[in-house]
Amino acid sequence: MGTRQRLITTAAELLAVEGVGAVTLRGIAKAAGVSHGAPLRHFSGRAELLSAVATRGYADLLARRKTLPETSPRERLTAACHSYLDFALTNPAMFELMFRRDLVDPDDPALSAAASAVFDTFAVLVAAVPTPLARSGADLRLVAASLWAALHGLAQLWLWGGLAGASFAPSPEAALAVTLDAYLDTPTRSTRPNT
Amino acid sequence: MGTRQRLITTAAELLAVEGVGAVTLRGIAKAAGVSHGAPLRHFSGRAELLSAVATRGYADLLARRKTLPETSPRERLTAACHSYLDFALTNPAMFELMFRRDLVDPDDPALSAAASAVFDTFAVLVAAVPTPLARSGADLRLVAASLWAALHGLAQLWLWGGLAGASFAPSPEAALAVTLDAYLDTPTRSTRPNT
DNA sequence: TGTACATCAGTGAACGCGCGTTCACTGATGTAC
DNA sequence: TGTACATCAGTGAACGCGCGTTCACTGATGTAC
Repeated sequence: MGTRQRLITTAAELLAVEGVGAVTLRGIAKAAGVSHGAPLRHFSGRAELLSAVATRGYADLLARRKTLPETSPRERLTAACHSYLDFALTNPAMFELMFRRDLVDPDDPALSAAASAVFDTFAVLVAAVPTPLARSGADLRLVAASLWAALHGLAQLWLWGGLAGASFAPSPEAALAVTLDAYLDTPTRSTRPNT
Repeated sequence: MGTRQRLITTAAELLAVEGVGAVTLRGIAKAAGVSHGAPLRHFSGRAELLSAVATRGYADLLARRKTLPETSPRERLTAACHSYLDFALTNPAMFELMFRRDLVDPDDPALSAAASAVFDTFAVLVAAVPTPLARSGADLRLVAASLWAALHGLAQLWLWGGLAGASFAPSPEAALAVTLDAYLDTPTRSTRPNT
């Protein structure tokens, strides 16, 4: 594996272990066993390296879409929603980096493309499900954006630690179930009274 | 006004103008017209000062709840949701700071209390509305957490710039309308076909 | 009223740190003839 | 096959920067007697 790829991989590992604050050019170089000037042979600077790392994050997230169950559109969408939340919860630092415009080059074409691909495939999944919103004639892309935002907020707030209050400690899955009920509200509701 | 309060106010202004990256102890001190060591007479360090700033942010957000229309519970909740999104969109840097655990002392009691108060009052507003989820027996605090997350995600993704894709540029209000429809779905739907 | 003292907000020089980046260099590899 | 040269990844010392924090200090204010 070339140094460039190894730097990206090492950065992703360092990110997972030490958090967003640890992914500095020097830190990554050290973790990759290379002098601290070496990364600049492959990246124009920190933003470009971190953009490549974030791009890999979006690619990993997108890859999960390939493993969705080949059942009903509804089940595929539900699985994708769980997958999004699960990705954020198991890769918190990567998830944070992916949405930190100050650490990444927002104009990086590969990064933009990877992020768009994630949203686009999600929109396709949403469009295939006859949700109440869709039946009422709402713009399907708006529904997709709205549901994505709901998932995203769930992940963000959970990682932030804010969903759990005093004497109120829901699991993220419980909150997700309610969110899915709000959007998918169909005959087979999953909500149960006061659980 | 004492120096302590002036530092908090100045920091909030600096935050609004220059962004999260600019609120350093030295930067705040300079903006307040005071030597860069002076803030340490009033705060144990950067985290404590920024916690005080974020606490004020939550207080400002909470203050908006006092101005909700005295009409139906449903209209009050809708107004609160718009208010949350509007707060985030008009105070993006403050909004970011309020959810940046790395910049703030997560154990600051005043900060925690202010954040909890925001959620608690929101939960009360949600509990007063007979949403479909509530009628189906879902835990009301979970519904509140879920709806809050949806709003939060909308604000985050909009500020991030991700809701608008190529050839798809929804307004945040349009996305919020869809979100509210998902949760409040009642006789008076506001969704219109393909607008 | 006056004197001696304590308190404390604010000053400004200094310290140490890690950062991104620069730069002259080394040494291995590839290429032209 | 051999020689001369060009390319370029990687090195390591160095630079300049802004940061949080420390520290001895000044000077104003309040307090005890």
